[in-house]
Amino acid sequence: MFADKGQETQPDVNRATIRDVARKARVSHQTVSRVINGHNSVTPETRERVADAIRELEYVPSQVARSLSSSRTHTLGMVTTDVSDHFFAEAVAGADAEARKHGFFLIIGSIEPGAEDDERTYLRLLLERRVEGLIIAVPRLRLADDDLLAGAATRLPTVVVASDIELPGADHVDIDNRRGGVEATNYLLSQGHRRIATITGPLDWPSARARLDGYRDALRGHATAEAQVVEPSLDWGLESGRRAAERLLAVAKRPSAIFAQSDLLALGAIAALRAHGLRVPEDVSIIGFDDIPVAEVFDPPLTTLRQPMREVGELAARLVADPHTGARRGKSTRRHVLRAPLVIRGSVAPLRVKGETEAGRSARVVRAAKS
Amino acid sequence: MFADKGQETQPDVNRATIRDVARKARVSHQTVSRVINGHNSVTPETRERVADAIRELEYVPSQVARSLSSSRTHTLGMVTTDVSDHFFAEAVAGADAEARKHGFFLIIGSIEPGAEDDERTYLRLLLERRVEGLIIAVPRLRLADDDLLAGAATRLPTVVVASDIELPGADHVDIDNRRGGVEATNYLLSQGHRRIATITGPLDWPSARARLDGYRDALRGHATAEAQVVEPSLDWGLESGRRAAERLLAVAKRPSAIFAQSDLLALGAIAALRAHGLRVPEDVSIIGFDDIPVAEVFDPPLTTLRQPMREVGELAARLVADPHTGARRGKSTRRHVLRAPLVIRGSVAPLRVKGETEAGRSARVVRAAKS
DNA sequence: CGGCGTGATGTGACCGGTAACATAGACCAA
DNA sequence: TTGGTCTATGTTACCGGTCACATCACGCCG
Repeated sequence: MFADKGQETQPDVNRATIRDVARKARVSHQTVSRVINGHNSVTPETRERVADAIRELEYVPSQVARSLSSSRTHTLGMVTTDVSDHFFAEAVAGADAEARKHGFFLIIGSIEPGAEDDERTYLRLLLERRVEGLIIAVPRLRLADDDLLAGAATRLPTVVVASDIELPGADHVDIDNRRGGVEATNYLLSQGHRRIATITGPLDWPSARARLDGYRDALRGHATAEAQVVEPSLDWGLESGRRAAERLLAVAKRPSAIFAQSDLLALGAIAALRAHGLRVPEDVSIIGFDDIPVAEVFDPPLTTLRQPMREVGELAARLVADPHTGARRGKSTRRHVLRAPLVIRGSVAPLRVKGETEAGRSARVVRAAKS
Repeated sequence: MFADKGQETQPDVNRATIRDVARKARVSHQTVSRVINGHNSVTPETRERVADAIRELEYVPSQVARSLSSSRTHTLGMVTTDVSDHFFAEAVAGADAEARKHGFFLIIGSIEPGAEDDERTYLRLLLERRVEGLIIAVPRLRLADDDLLAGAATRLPTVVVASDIELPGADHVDIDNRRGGVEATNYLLSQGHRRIATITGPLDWPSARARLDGYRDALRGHATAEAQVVEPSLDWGLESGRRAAERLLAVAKRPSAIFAQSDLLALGAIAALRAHGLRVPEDVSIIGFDDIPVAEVFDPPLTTLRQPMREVGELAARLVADPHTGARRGKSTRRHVLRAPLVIRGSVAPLRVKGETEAGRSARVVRAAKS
């Protein structure tokens, strides 16, 4: 169509090949290959001549050709939700760093909420690129009964992150969400709260269900405690938190403490509470989940459970990249569960008993922080 | 060494090839190729037979072989700083989505602050993988005078993001940081502030320098205004903001307003001011830069300039992927500059004149918000 | 009824590396 | 001197696709 069409469809034209280098250095292409790969049985003089030719021709070896002939791509694939979500971005960063340490390159299929691309499309793209391992970090997995994924898991080391799908041959890495839910709720209970609400994440996420289970478990032990579950409509975000808090306030009995299942839900809830003239933590205590960077500088500093997503990503990559300690194809599924430690800051206060003095209250805070 | 060594180093063994499929379907490999690529001149019956064979063998075509023979990889490469930084994560997400729309797969070299991998290593990896276009989103570019990058830019469509390095043949996409600096400062001036400090980002980032230039430009127009520049030691983060504010407070004349060059710097500064018993915005006004998600729910809601990083990423990918509108190799450099619009919230108040009534103050706020 | 265009399919080369094996000196020991 | 071993290098096939071209059957037209 256009004169330069050829340029468009054939980028990187006249890239030198290994044979071009060989001709220039007056050796065989095999000798060039040996120089590139640091083989020992090459004379210093030839090595030098070849190196010169490589430099002059700006030769860059083709990983494509190399992969085809050696059937090694040194590539791991990760299917994940949107990288602009801090949570998954951390996991990606961790996995990437760890993969590089093991000599692998990580390529990512990032699925955006509204996009037409689905998990399956990306999985296929990764398999076509002959990745040597797979990290599946998609919580709401439409892939659950997919034969493509099942087949991949039997051929390649595969790790499933933050999801409870059953995948024979794959390892699992996850946060201990249930325990996190228990600890968050127990902490509120330890501060004297009895009327405790929770704002869950979307319940089609396994993590949201597990945290809810933990919340219920903890409350079950306290006969006097009252549960109240609010489920946000869409996501884990600020707006959902705000709306959930609004719904909570519409109820007659206001809780004295709220367990928000993500920091953003917590922050949104705090904004809504403030809009209604309520103070945090004086009137309502709030605990979050995640420990996002701003949690610490928020006013009040957010008490929360830290999710070590970076470590999750690192562990997943390590399991995939290192077959000795890692996922052995066809072997039984192993579960690796990382704890989300409690980070005590300022958004949870002891339940204020009518008439109690400030002094007594402060003393209790100190005690709690030590526990 | 081990009995299963072969398995380890040769993953994805016995993957069916196009010839296996051909044999099973009793056709030539070429016919299979035609079926895969949706060529028209194939009988429905043969097509069916081939499709069956593909299914039975779980055949997945090798993009590696395809790339080698067609010299097309359908891959774009992006070199960027850490994806766990929200700012760049947004750009990556935008670039990824846009690349996919154009039929490209985006692979990312994400450079972490402390890692031993540098830009050059990643650039080389991308070139070895024969990417068909490059997005360079590394602000502090050690690559500035790199022959590898220069050579790449002449061969491939290349776009430089958020950096001012000169790269013949490459397009540039950036935020209009200088203008942003001017607008932030002008807004503070319009609210009556005259003693205005700025907390800059690291000055080896071009964006930090440009915002500082804008700040100075704006102040130059006001004879009565006083500038005060504080440079944080390390990064754009919370802790730097906190420390910068501390240094600012150590100075005799306290500014009435602060232009923090990132939202995190602003949030850190607010935390420090609070720790000194100062209220925001009553005692000190603060304006940020970025518009990170939490800016809106912060108390006070942060007035800031919104950086459209997603759009930056999209535009960069479009320029690289679409050679008609995009970066034409060897042609002159074009600069695409996106504006960072002012988002007025609650962290900036009009300068409180001694004795002024609350009523008068509110009236001024309304007026300002309309401008 | 012979030639020809067209659709369906097959054949062999090629992309740019690696792997396996071949070969040619050099050195050394018997 | 001869044969064996080692080192440096070359030769050829192959990885799994695509591409260009060949072939063949069939229908149509003059």
